[in-house]
Order: sequence, then C-alpha cells, then structure tokens
Amino acid sequence: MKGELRRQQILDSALRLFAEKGYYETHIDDIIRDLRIGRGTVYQYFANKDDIFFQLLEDYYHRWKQVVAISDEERKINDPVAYLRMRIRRTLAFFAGEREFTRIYLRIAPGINKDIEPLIERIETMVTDVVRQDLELARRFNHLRDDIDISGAANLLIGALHRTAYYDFIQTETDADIGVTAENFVRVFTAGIFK
Amino acid sequence: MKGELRRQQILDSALRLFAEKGYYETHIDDIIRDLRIGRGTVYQYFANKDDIFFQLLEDYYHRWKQVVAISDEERKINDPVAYLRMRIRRTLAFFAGEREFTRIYLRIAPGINKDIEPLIERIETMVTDVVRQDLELARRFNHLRDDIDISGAANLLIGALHRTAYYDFIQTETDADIGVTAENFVRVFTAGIFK
Amino acid sequence: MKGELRRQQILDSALRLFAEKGYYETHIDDIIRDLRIGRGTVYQYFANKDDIFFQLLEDYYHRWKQVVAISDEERKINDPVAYLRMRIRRTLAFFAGEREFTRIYLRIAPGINKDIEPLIERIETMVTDVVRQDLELARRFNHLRDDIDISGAANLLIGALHRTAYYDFIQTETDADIGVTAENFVRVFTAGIFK
Amino acid sequence: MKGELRRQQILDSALRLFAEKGYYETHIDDIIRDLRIGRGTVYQYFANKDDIFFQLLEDYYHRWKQVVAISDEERKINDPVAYLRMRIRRTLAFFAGEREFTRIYLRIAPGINKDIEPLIERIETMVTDVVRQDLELARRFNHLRDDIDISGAANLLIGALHRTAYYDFIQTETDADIGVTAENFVRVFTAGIFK
DNA sequence: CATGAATGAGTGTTCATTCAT
DNA sequence: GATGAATGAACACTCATTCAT
Repeated sequence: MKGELRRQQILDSALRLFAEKGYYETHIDDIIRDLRIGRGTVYQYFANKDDIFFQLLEDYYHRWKQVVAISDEERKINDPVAYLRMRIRRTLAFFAGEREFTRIYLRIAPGINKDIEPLIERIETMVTDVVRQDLELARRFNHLRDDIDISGAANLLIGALHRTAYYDFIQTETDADIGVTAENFVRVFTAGIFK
Repeated sequence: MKGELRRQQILDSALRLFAEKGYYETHIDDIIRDLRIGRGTVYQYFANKDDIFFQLLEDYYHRWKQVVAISDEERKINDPVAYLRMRIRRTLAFFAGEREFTRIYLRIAPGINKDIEPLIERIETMVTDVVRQDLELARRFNHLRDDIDISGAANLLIGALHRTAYYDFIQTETDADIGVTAENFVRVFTAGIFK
Repeated sequence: MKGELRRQQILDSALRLFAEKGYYETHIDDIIRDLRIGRGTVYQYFANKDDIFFQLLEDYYHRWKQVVAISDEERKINDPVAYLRMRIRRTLAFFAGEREFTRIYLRIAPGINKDIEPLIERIETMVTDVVRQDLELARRFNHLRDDIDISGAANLLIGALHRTAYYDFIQTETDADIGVTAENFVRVFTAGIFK
Repeated sequence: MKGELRRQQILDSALRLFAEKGYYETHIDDIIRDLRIGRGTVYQYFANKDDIFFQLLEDYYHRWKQVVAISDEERKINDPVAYLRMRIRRTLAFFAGEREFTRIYLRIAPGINKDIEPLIERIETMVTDVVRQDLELARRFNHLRDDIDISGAANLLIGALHRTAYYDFIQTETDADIGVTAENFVRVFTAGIFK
C-alpha cells in the first residue's frame, strides 16, 4: 500500500518532467531530486527508465478508453453519429484536462526509440479502431456520405483532433474554451463526412 | 565545392539514420562509419549534432515551400479554393516523395529537446500560416462556410494532412495511390469547410 | 535453536550459490529469494556478505580437520607413511563428498579480495602443516628418501591432491572411482618420496 | 603504432592491479588514475573490463607456449623424459619471471565468473595436453612406469607444479632458488612416474 | 581539409546495508 | 525475530566534442 504511493509519486514526477523536458533530457537524477528520494528507490518500482515511460503511456491510454466509452445508458440512443460526436468532445476534454500526459502522447513519445515506438503505435492503432468502428456503424445506418473511405476518414479525424488539441490546449497558454473548440470541430466534420 | 559534396553526404547519411533510429539513438559514430570518413570531418561542416538536424529540417522546409508555391501562371486563376486544393495535393505528394524527411518531421523532431523544439515550432507556424492565408483569401472570396473559424480549420486541415500522410505513406509499406488519397482528402474538406 | 536453523539455511543456500556463481556474482538477493526470507533476516545472523563466506570456509576447514584426524586407535600403528596415505585417501573422499564446498575452496575463494585472502591462506597453511608434520615424522622413522625437502614435498603433494580432486570430482560430471583415484595417487607419491 | 603503445600501457597497468587487488576490486578508475589517461581511452582499446582480462590471459598463455616449446635442435635428442624435465624447469622459471601474470593465472582468474571461466578452463586444458603428450611419448619409449595413468599423472604434475610455483615464487617474498626448486621437483617426479 | 586518438562529464543501473515497523 | 522499503556510494560504460598532426 505504502509502496503503491511511492510508485505513484515517481510516476507523477516523471510525467511532469518528461512532458517538460522530453524523454532523453529527463534523467533519473531529476526525478529523485524532485522527490527527494534515493536513487535506488526508483528501481524498486520500475525495471528501468523505459519502464516508467511505458507505465505512463499505458495508464494514459486506459484512462482515455474509459473516458470515451459509451455507457449502457447512452447506447440506447443508438445513433452512431452521436457516439462519434460524444467521443470527439470527450477526447478533447480529456486532452485539455491532462495536458502533461497529452503532451507526452502527442509530442514526446512518437519517435523516441525502437523500444517505445511499438507501444505508441499499438495505442494509436487501438484509438483508430474505436473511431473506425463508429464510422462503420454510421455507414450501416446510412449516415455516412457514400464517397467516404472509412480508414482514411478515421485517420483524418484523429489527425485533426490531435493537432487541434495540441494547439488549442497544450501549446497555447491561454485557456481555449473547450466547448467552443469541440463544437467548431464537430461542425466541420459533420459537414465533411456525414450525410 | 568538393567540401559542399562532403557536407551533402553527411546530411544524406544523417537523414537516413535519424529517420530510422531517431535523434538520440543516432550517433556521430554511425554517420562516420556509414560514410567511412574521419570523426573530425563532421565537425568541419557542422557545429555539432544539433546543427546537422537543424540543416536537415531547414532544407526540408524550404523544399516544401517551393513545392507548394503557387506559380505566377497559376495565380492567374485567382481561385483560393483551387490554391488550397493544389497545396494539399502537392504536400501529400511531397510527403510521399520524401519519406525519410517526412518521418523526421512528423515523428522524430517533435519533442526532441529544448534546442530543436523552437525550430520545429517555427516551421509548423509558417506552414500553418500558408494555409491560413489561403483560407482568409477564400473567405474574402466568400467561398468559406460562414461558421468556420480560420485558425481552427487550418490546424484541423494540417493535422489531418499529416496523419494521412504518415499512415498512408510512411508507416505503411504498401504504396498507397497518392492521387486517390489526395482526392479523398480534398473531397472531405471541400464538403467540410467550403460553401 | 530455531535461529540456528535459519542460520544454517542461509549457509546452505549461500554455499550452493557461491559454488555455482562465484562470490561477486552471488547477491544477497539470490539467497533471500532462494529461501523466501526477508532481506534483513540475513543480517540478523551475519555481519555482512564476507561473514557468510568466512563461516562457510571455517566450517569446511573444521570438517576436514576431523576427517583427516588420526584416531587414538589408529595412532597405535605408529606408521607415519600409513598416516599420510590415510590422510590422502580421506581428503580425496572428503573432496568428493563435499563438491560444492570444495569448488569454493579450490576455485572461488583464492584471490577474491583482500579481506578473504588471509583466511584462505591461514587454512592453506594449516593444511600444509598437517602434511608437513607427517613428513617430518616419516623422516624421523627414516621412511623418507634423503633427497626430499619436506616443505617442498608438502606443497607438491597438496598441489597434486587439489588438482586431482578438482578434475576428477568437481569439474568432471562423470563420477570417478574415488578408491582408484586415491590408489593411483598414493602409488605415485609412495614411489616418489618414500624409501 | 602509437595506439598499440597505449593499449600495452593499459594492459600493463591492469596486469599489476588485477594481480594486486583481484578482478572485482580493480576498477577502470584505478587504471585511468594510474596511467593518467581519460576514462574513454580504455574503451577505445578494449570492449569492456572482461576484455582486458581476456587479453592478459591470452597473452600469458601464448608466452608460456613459446617458453616450453621444444626447439628443432632439442627435438633431436628424442628423449621425452628430457622434454618433460625441460618443460618443468622452464615453466617454473616462467612462473618465477612473470609473477604478476602467474598470480592472476593461479589465484585470480579461476572462479571469477561465468564469462571468464571458459577461457581459463580452455587454457588449463591446453596446458594439460602438452604434458599429456609428453607422457604418452614417454610411454611409447617405455620410460613410464607401467602402473601410471597418464591423465592422472598429468593433473598431478601440473597441480604440484602450480602450487610449488605459487608458494615458492609468488606468495613468498624471499627469492627461492629456481634451479634448486626445479631440481627438487623433477627429482620427486622422476622417481614417482618414470622407470 | 581530413583525421582519429584522447577526453571526461554524464548516464543508467546495481546491490550491500540499514532501520522503522 | 522477521521484514522489506529505502538508501546512495559506486561502477561500468557512452558519446559528443576537441585538437595535434
């Protein structure tokens, strides 16, 4: 139990530092100085530096998964277009609410190294799949424009979403209105891909 | 002049290595072993490792700039929507044609470190500005849907473009048909943001 | 008493691990994982890692001492040549019966470090003294060839004995016949040093 | 050429330090402080610490090989017993002349770790083979006592030789007379194994 | 211009030991 | 007695950079 606390402290500190300085420029030293703990303590909870990063990304992904999940209640609506809109709004809110994580996910993690790349690609694939499934459902309900390629649209949507989030919430200091950003975003896509 | 050749060889080698292994996992050693040149030679042409990366990015940006430039001939059409479509098509073709560079630009460079970050952000800003200007022109010509926020749309467009390029041309081994990809892309955006 | 058990368990585990992996490559961690005991428990019975090794060696030496001791009964024979032959046979049997200890004594312990070296040299001296005393007795009984230097012969005998034991019992997987090995050994030395 | 010098300096320093303090208690730091060279220099010539030790042992073995080789001139004598006597005398002289190496070979190297063990065993095997071949030749010439087991005798001889060398030349500070030691040694074995 | 031997500050990681519970 | 979380000195090894030739 107490150990779990320490583990979390290390993750919290690493999160902040990775987000701020990047993976390679964050050193174990920075973390232990930040937390005022012993060097070895870090290695009692994590196998190595990579491992800390992995945990951070995994946690982040699972949190996102929960956030965008359609509840049983909501599923009664049975409107895939509504689902996708909800997921977009929630994802944007999630990105805005977890800026450090998001900065890591969108900027730091891609292209770090051969060990971390597979994880980030696995996550990206899973995220894309969620969107793709919504789009496929929409097509079955005949809500999708006929000339839309689902995979292409999914990537397009996610790319747009990431960049929007990054520029509106992460890079910019000023707090953009999430609601407005989300509505603008949804509006364009509604017009672009739905009938 | 002969020196210029050497310089280019180093850039070429570094390009390939950075794209493949990332910035931090590529060592000066890899480059000199690749080119069979002396260790010091690299430092005759570049101040340090960062500098090589800078040059690579700068070159890349200027090349893109030229590729998407609207020629005087084309400018006679005076149709901003056509301009944007052309830029999208050309950018996708550019991304597809310079995969290593593109991989560096889209995956490796962001979030490397505090020294490289400003450059990548400067480039991103300039790219965004090009798109924004097109959109502003489109608005003046009343081709843009009224409810579109120009900055938001620019980010959205570029984000979508990047991801599309990355997944269709960089990550995937199979050669996607650039023309088809571009048309699909343009169609969605035409429907989404133009009147 | 229960504590004594624990102490012995630790020694047993350490014995096996030291013999297998050497002193430096055996970690306290290996021992506690092997015994499923707490980290601190080891330090309740031993001052430090060196101490465990010391105890192991001391125990081993005392065991050997008992094994090669000439009983009061045997002493009645009053034949130093017979004594030495008995000691050689018993030592070889001892080495064969305590392979892990023997491997530690012959291969692991020598040259470990400045702290352990004195102990191993003390033991070696005491072992040599036993042999030397036998030889001196033999000389008094005029059983020793006149041109034999006692100290030299003692070292020679022990060196030969150690190597024989190591190669026949420790390194080789196949079980050599101790009796035959001992007889071969004794025969050469009988011919070499006794009248 | 100049690099070769550095390499040798490092080997010389490492030799002395390994012999004095053992493998694990000798640190790269000790070597570079001793030679007043940079940390990285060591790694320009050796892959790692193990590698230095390997080179040292290999060099030593090859030197010994040369020392005990029977020259074409000597081979004309055609007396295997004389060969073996020469080898014993020369090996003892070699041990006495290369005390640091010998201390490493006899005390430090055995049982260091799983990486170094194979090398030391390979050398020991090759050394034993030389002796064994001499003994086999002696048997063909009918100079060997009939009840001698060649492998056993070879081990016995080498064990005795090692210990004699160690105690007379390495451990003892006082310079033993190599000639006398060798003659004593040869005499016992002549009586013990030859007809 | 080209070289490559030399450098050393900096990295992640290890592991024996301690001590509060 | 028993535990195991915490420690931090130590260590091997890395790698961008320099500079004499």
